[in-house]
Amino acid sequence: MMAESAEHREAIVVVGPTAAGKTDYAVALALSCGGEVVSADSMQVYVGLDKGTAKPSAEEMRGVPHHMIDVADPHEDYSVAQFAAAARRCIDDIFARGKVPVVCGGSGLYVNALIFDMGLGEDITAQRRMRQHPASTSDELYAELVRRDPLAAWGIHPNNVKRIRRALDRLDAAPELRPFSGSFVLTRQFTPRIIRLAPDREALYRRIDARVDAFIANGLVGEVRGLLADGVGRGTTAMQGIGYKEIAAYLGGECTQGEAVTRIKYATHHLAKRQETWFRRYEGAEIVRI
RNA sequence: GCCCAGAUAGCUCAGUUGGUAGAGCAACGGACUGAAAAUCCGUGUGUCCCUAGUUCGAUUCUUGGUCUGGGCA
Repeated sequence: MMAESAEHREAIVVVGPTAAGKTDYAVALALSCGGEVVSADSMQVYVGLDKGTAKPSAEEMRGVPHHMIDVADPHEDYSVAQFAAAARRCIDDIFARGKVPVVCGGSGLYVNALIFDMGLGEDITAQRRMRQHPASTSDELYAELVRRDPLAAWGIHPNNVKRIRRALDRLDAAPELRPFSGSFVLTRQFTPRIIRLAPDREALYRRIDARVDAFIANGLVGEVRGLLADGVGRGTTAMQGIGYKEIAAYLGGECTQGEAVTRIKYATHHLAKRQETWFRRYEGAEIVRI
């Protein structure tokens, strides 16, 4: 039992903004320490989202086993709870094999769900989440949340209708789950050694722009066309991914390809900024400037 | 060469009946607890083309330039 305490189970956690080079960095680390990569990326989980997510190829993996990639059907919305449950099983298996888990993540919430025990529970909700709150104004929705879960309302801006609805849906689906407070408990599964890649902002944007152009040159438009033809709706989480929603709009005749490409670049800049904001909060992280 | 129009934020533009200016996009900062590549909050960063006038005061009006469009030759 002692052997299972977190102190004896260290996992490396590589975080940073998109296009910073996390994949290469994590693979190199894994090769040097006998590790296996656990992706913490909300879009690489989907089968078929390859070109627009910079999903690592077999060559890029360099023989290192990768987990939590291609584990979800893009027709169905995945969730952080499903991710956390499955990823933790992967991490346990890696430890059982005597290897080191190298978590490699760009999705802040997904990383949080591993390094904190958030009390998410197993599986769940995608199908229970759907209750409608018909014809309510955002003010009415917010008032309802304040009444039913003041603590949750405390942390949600009244304009953030999507979050308000989600909080209400969660109350409807599983009111007994997880009190809001007390969920930032460091995980007992392992001790994280966090490495944060911190690229120069301007250089990062240049790299992002070049990478977006490369996505297009490598056939992103065709990939999106194929997904749409397969019945992956534009409202799905997968099709909300950067590069996917913009190309879908282009294919729908709503803008030119050039406009779509520009929007993808800007959206990716914004994403990188948000990721940096999120990961800057990880105190004690080893910062690698690149 | 002549005639028109324009010149204001990184970009596209609005505006000031004369009191040194504001939108969208970009950029920057932040939040984030079961959709998170989502969603939301906040910040204006400026020789108002130059010049000489009129004026207490000019980005605004007037003179003369420069540049950029468009038209006529």
